[in-house]
Amino acid sequence: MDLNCTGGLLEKEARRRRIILNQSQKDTLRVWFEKNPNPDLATRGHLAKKLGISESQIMTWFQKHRKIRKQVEFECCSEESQEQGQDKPRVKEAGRSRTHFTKFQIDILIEAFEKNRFPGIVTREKLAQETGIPESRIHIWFQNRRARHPDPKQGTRATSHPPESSQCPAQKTTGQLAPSKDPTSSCSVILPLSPPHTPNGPLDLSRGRQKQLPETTVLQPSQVVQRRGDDQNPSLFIDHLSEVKSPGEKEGFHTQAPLQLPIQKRGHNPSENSGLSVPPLEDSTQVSAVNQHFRKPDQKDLAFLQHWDEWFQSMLAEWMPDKGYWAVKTDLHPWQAQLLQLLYVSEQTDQTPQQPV
DNA sequence: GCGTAATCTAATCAACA
DNA sequence: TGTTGATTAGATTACGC
Repeated sequence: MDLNCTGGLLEKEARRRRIILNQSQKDTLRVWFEKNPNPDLATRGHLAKKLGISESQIMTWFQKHRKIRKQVEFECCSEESQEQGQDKPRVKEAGRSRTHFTKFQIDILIEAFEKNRFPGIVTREKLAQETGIPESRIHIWFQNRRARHPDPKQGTRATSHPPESSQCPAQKTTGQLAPSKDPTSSCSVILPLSPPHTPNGPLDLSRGRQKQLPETTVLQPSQVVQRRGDDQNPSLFIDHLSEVKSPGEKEGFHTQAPLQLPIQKRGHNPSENSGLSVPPLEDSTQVSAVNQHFRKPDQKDLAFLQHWDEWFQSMLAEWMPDKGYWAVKTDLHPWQAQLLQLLYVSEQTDQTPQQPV
């Protein structure tokens, strides 16, 4: 193991703790592998839920087993397979729909990337929590970013940021890529909190809304109650749910999160870019400004959100079975925590008459 | 030490502005 | 058409038994 990537002994960030599949889990995976060695996202999600591991781990398992099968076929049945057309035609199944990140999220990722091109599981999960993007998508984002933005400090990398593994991948030559456009110009939506493999929840707010609401993000059900309908007449976002059902949604499955809330760029005037006049929320102290833009949810809304919460918690349990993702309020990003509090306060207000907080 | 999950690069596909 | 998220193959690392 060579940690002397560029001269210095490198520390490394921890990997994800490896899981040990039990026999039953392996059997299930093998059965599904026999059916289809290239499962689509929905299938992987189904398996993840069934086996209690993450979708990305399911993917890893299938990748490994495709490789193993290929080796076995090469060794044992090479003649046969050559006659029958080598690679069996692979049915292209529906893949994960493209995730769109907000500038806010891209900013955070870029900032993290500049600090460390090889974040470990802890960093990735922290970023996931901060941005609301699933950890697996963050992992992919870093992979793509490394591939397309070669380290200018290559050769002196060790002095800046240690890699997570001892591989020293940055030393491998990657084709010099032309500088891309500012990635922060990406200005659409994220749907972070819906597990990629989750079945449809009570409502599906995926792609349709994304196009209509650039610069928005998605929150956990109870964290989002309302958004402004327009600047003059605030209205419940829930009121608009029916209009965002995507007609092209795939097979009872969606990749986007259920509810969305306008989110402002860090250090930017939100009215400049989104058309949604949301006050800047640089820190938790500004939540009262945000509150002014929401109306109190009524009983119907709360019942709906409760339903959402139940569904969402069950999804989280399978999405990140080993972690109470978002379960602990102290882990929330300030804007998330404040919105959660907003919902809580509304609930209290409905049950017992009380003064504003 | 072995088996294998986790992670990496590189190549490629494809969605979208 | 360029950018960039998603997927794949193949190689490597390192964890758990």
